[in-house]
Amino acid sequence: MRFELALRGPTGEPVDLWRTLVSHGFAELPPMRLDPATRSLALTLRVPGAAPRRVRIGPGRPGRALVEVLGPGRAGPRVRPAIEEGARRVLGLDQDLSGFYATAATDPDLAWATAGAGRMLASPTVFEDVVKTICTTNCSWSLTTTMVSALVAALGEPPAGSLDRLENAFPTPAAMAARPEAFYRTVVRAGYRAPYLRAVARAVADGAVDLEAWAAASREELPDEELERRLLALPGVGPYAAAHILLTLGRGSRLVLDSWTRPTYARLTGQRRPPSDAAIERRFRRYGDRAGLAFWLVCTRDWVQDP
DNA sequence: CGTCCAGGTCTAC
DNA sequence: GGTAGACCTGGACGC
Repeated sequence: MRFELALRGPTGEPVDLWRTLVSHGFAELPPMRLDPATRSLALTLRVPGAAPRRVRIGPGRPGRALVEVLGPGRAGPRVRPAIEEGARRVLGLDQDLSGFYATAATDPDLAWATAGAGRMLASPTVFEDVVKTICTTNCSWSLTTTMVSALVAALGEPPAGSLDRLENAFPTPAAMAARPEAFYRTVVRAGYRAPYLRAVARAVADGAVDLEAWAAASREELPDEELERRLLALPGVGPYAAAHILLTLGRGSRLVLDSWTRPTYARLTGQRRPPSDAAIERRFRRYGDRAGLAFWLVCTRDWVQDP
């Protein structure tokens, strides 16, 4: 089964597919896999009442993304809506960036972004983004890959027709909550993060926190400040992690200030002294509740050649 | 071998 | 409310 999605936002804004796929590093973490040659992304989406399916999202006809369901067997009637909803969420197609683009167009450092940048690749679930983000804290990217790969391979659910455990659908909160802390230390290699991962999984599995409802809520129902407060209440989630998760939720108000963005931004500004966090906040304040998005785009501009 | 540090966070002052 | 110190892991690097 295959179908196309219009690469347009709610007000007709253009969406740059490739820049969305490589908007941050998670496209390289299992079960996602990036294929630069075809500028496409493979991922695994769950289908209610059926096995997960492996899916590829890549370029379609001009202005469209092609979504292909891989693997054997015909895709039944349950599949198409689940896949379409998942693909739209992963690409952030329902986010309205028109207000952000209006400001960006007046900023020489960000006018380029109005061509379709600004959507952060999201995981199929908020839970997956939270777990992966915790796995990026205070460690090398290679260790992040180790931890996420182990989770997916050991606890994930295989998609139809795949024997590659790194293609497993990301583990459910229940699957993760069922494992003891020792599993997270010895198998996942999560170290001191082990109790955090288990506690987050447990809270979600128990229904104590409803991460997916946070993604569905509008900014009016659930303002960024309140959402940030709730994220910070999760074990293992601090200012960096909360800002990153907010970005993946299309809530770009908070700046992701970490050991990568700080020196990157300092290099781009070319100042003798690296700018303070407060100075960075000031420079992006004009973007209001998209300040964090603007900062991230400035830092990652050269990840893709400008069109 | 030891030290440092990666897309930090938590606890205890 | 602000700030040390501790914290798993595993590469990179210096000795």
